[in-house]
Amino acid sequence: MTQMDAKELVRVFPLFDLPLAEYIHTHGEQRTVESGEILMKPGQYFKYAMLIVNGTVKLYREGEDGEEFFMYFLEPGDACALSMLCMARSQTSTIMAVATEDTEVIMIPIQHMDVLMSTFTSWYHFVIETYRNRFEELLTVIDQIAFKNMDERLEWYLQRQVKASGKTITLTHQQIAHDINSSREVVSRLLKKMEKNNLIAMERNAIIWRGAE
Amino acid sequence: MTQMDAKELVRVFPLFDLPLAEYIHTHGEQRTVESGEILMKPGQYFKYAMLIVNGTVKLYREGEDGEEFFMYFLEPGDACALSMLCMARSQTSTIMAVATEDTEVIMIPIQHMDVLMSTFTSWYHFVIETYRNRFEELLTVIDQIAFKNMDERLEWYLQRQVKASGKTITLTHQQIAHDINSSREVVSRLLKKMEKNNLIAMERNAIIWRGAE
DNA sequence: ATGCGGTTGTGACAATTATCACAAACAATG
DNA sequence: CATTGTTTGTGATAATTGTCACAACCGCAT
Repeated sequence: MTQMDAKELVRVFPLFDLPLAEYIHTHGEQRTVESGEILMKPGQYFKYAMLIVNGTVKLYREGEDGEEFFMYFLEPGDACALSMLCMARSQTSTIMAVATEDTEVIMIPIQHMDVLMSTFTSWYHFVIETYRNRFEELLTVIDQIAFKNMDERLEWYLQRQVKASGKTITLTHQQIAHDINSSREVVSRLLKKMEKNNLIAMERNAIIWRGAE
Repeated sequence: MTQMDAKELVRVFPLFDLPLAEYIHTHGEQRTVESGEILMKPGQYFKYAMLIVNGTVKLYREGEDGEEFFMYFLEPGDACALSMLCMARSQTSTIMAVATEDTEVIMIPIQHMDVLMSTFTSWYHFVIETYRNRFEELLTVIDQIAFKNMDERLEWYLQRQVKASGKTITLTHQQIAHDINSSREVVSRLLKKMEKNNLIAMERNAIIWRGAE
């Protein structure tokens, strides 16, 4: 995709007004990230706020012993709340962000943050909205791992995949197990059950979601 | 405690400047909440942003079947990020907030939010900082329940109690089990182990933390 | 076709946590 | 001091999840 102009930005980010979009257009750097590429990984300083224009980014939490746990997707119109958080303190992150398809992002260098904040109330609203959404999403994640068993958690995980990338989920059982911090065998068995209940159909390297949503 | 003046407010909320403190002093309503009182419960609309001046507030997440899961404490100088989130949408909350000791709060009615935001950059910084802190805290909560076993989670839970209210933790095993979404017997057994390792001493209705922090 | 690497299926077993049942210890009260 | 309600201790057992071992299967390259 070619560089977006201000009008297109407003279409993707409805909370932006035109002056803000103009500012971001001139000072932000649009970049293409290939599927599989890592946008953010632990131990990295983060010098940009990141806006997703196109594509999908998967966000993981990293455990001390290298475990990973899938938190949520970023989609067009979203911003990486984490990138803003880390920036605020110029901290190293304990988060991994990976593009799951070819993805267009706009990167806004730290030094523009204060200007944006004090100049554009629309930017401020956007940031608040971003935090609010991510916060709520984290709460639902906590609900799941605190209150639910693996079968329900797996189902919820698949639903989110479907919402983000459609009814055909091209992941191996191993990858899924990894994402929900379980083991391949457990996932295989639970998927078998779901297949019996006609919730999904299984193929090699893929799962097809049957049913609503 | 008697109503705080602007200067005292700045002492408790270091990010405030004097004009902001004045504004909050005149438009906010200071209130005393007794230990055990519920500040926020599911299914309630929230008409105020809440600032903690004194005391401690415990925040729980509510599960669908009435389970509860302790998330974090709010302490003097903190604001309830949730109260702001819910307000933004005037949504009903799925959160419980309970005072664990006599607590002083300042309640700022919704209608002042926009004014505060557009008038005081210090308020804006405070809100961002509040979100950032709570966000990070939620991430560590996720780490615990995603990656750790009960023994480690219990230890972490106790450490947080200690940090919030001192080395003597006056809770029953039942209450602790409730907070970490486990069962009383499990907690009792794990506490026994910790006692053997001299990490804690046990009394009726209380646990005394031995060791750093 | 053969072999190889990665994926999936499955049984047996281990570890962790939850549940049940019941006893003992303790505090408060009359 | 006897009773009552709450708290804590503990064994037995169940349920859930994780681990190990190994077979079957699929696609691909040689």
